[in-house]
Amino acid sequence: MSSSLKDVAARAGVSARTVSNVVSGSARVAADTRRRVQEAIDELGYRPNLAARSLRAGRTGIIGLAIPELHSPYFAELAGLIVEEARNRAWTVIIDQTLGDAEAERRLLTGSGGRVMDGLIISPWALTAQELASTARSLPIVLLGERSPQGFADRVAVDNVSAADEATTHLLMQGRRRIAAIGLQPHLHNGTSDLRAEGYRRALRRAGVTPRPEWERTVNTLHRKDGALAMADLLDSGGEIPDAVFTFSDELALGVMHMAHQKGVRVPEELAVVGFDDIEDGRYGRPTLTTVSPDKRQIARLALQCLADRIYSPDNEVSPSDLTAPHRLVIRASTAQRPGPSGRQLEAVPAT
Amino acid sequence: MSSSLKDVAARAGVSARTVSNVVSGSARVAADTRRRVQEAIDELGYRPNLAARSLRAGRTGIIGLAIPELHSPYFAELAGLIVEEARNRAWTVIIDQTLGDAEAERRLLTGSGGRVMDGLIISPWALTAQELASTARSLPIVLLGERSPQGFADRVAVDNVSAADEATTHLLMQGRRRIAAIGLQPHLHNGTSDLRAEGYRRALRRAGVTPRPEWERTVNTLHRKDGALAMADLLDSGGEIPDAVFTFSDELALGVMHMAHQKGVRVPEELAVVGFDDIEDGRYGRPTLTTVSPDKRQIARLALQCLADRIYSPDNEVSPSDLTAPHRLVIRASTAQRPGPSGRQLEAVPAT
DNA sequence: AACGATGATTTCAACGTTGCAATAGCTGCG
DNA sequence: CGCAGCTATTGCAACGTTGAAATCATCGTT
Repeated sequence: MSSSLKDVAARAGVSARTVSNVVSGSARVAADTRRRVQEAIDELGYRPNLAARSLRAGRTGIIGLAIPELHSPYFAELAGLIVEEARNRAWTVIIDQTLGDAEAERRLLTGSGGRVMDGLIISPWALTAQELASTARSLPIVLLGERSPQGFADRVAVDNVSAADEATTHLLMQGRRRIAAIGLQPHLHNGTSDLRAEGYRRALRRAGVTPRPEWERTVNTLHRKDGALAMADLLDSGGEIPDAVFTFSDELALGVMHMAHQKGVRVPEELAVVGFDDIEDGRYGRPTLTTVSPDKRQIARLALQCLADRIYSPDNEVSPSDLTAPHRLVIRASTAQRPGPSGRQLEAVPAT
Repeated sequence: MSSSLKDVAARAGVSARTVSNVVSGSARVAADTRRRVQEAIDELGYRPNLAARSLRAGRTGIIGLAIPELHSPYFAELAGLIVEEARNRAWTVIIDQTLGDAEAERRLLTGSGGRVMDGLIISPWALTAQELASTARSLPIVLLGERSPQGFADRVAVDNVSAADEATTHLLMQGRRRIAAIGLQPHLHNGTSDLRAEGYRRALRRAGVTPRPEWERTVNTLHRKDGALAMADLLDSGGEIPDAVFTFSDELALGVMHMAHQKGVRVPEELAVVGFDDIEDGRYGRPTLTTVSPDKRQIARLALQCLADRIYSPDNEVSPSDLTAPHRLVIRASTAQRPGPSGRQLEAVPAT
């Protein structure tokens, strides 16, 4: 059915090894021979057998990408970029959806997956860094957005504390003082939301504003619906109403804006909103959404670079790197300057 | 580093072949031997090398799934089910996102992917069935939702014409007469939207309602935004305003409902809406969305069954099957009976 | 006791590729 | 002419697994 090196070799009148050299391009081959071999390859439609190659090389050229949710815009976008960058390295990506299920995350490492993947990029929800690292001693792993797992595995993330600080400070500089935070997730093990909450409080304190626990809202997931629910809850609570919200994801922010609209609260006039992730939907929302934009392409690049280092020089003793991808605050309509008393706008102290 | 059959064999004091028999469970092995071997396997943490197995068997145990968009809820949900069903067959799924790019679709078939995958499930946007089938003579392919590709490849889809007919008839039976259709996509090659439009017109004609071309709206993609735009356009066109809309996807429907709300049109009182796909968001929308619900699990099962048949009995001459997955109309709040004059409600003739 | 039948286990080879070492062909220099 | 120093090419072996066939052990039957 499909042809092998031997078939091509026979047709071109050379040895199989020479064909291999032409295909891999590594060794020197005379121009004339190369041409003849190439013709034979084209005529027979030869494609290297990856199984054989893997068997020989001990590598499969396949890496895994485990994300909690395929249908989350942030992860979908990131997955697309990782696939794209992987193609540049001639790697194939197997995408796996864990749905935050500890069992699914564990199975990825212990199951036969471990034999088919050269490495794994995982955004853990249910498992701690420790458990991940110990489960898969032999498999190179890169963690996405996991809280400092000192010494367990490589890690790529944005500086969540600073990013949250900048977002909050931006709101402060617009003259907002009653700033709520929506998106805490104390039940997850990856600690991302803790870091964002920390940055949020830091910015408030520096500006002389005392954080109010009742304005820090916990959510179950980061979806629109949770944002809408949290916002409704804030508005209906009967207490003082915030004039700004920092949400820990764009999806939450879109839910918040939707609910604000429902309840007749105008954004940004009465309520400024900042999101996190810079997803497509936010760019076209109404109003367009101010957000913390992690450099997703850079995240993808760094993660693959880490993986490549581990795979090609399996020096177990190299200490894990902890890489920080850049981010920037993208200011759009949802935090436009409000026309109120302008005297207080400059009081907020910018983040360092 | 990792142990092989030979290592296990040495430890258990048997031949490599016997270990292989224990692992595969195929041949008869004495209970005592099996126990000893199993112990050795556990102690060494042996895992079969898939590359070697593939090389020997000529199969990889990996199938491809090519969908246009990972971030579309319908495809994400379907992908999840396919992965789940594939696990039952001990298959691994590689998910690839084509973004409706002809080049990406073609590369999947001609590139090295063809060597690593045992089969491919693809939902084509850019390529025609002909081109797909001819590009990949040797690779078993199952098409999802492609218009009758008589004799080119296996195909799994719902009966789009009937489904659209039922959805439209449902609206007619609620007394609606001014029914628009949103979601035509004449630029795509898969013909799905043509079939739905056909069912829509068929239902109208049977009820004695003449289809109006100006109420058949073309969209660029099936996203919320396109639905919202199309709806705004309908409302602002200055002509008569529809009292119902049949949209070709739930996402479009959600966009339509959003825009209706914006413009002060009440759903379902002034405008009934039916979607297609039965995605999660629609079940929790406001109001909850009446929709055509394709049996996604059945689609996944059928697609995998087709693939299995082709892979395990590569009898090229077996004619391609054209399977229809069941669907049902799920009636929710977006098409609730309106309190208007009730005399006309029964005029509509139900679909056969 | 010899023999066939059955079951358990082993041996051998092959899948397609590439690292390594060896060989063949050529050029230029002493 | 002979030989070192190249380049281009080849042969061999091995990666880990499994199909096919061979061997060995055991038991029941004649």
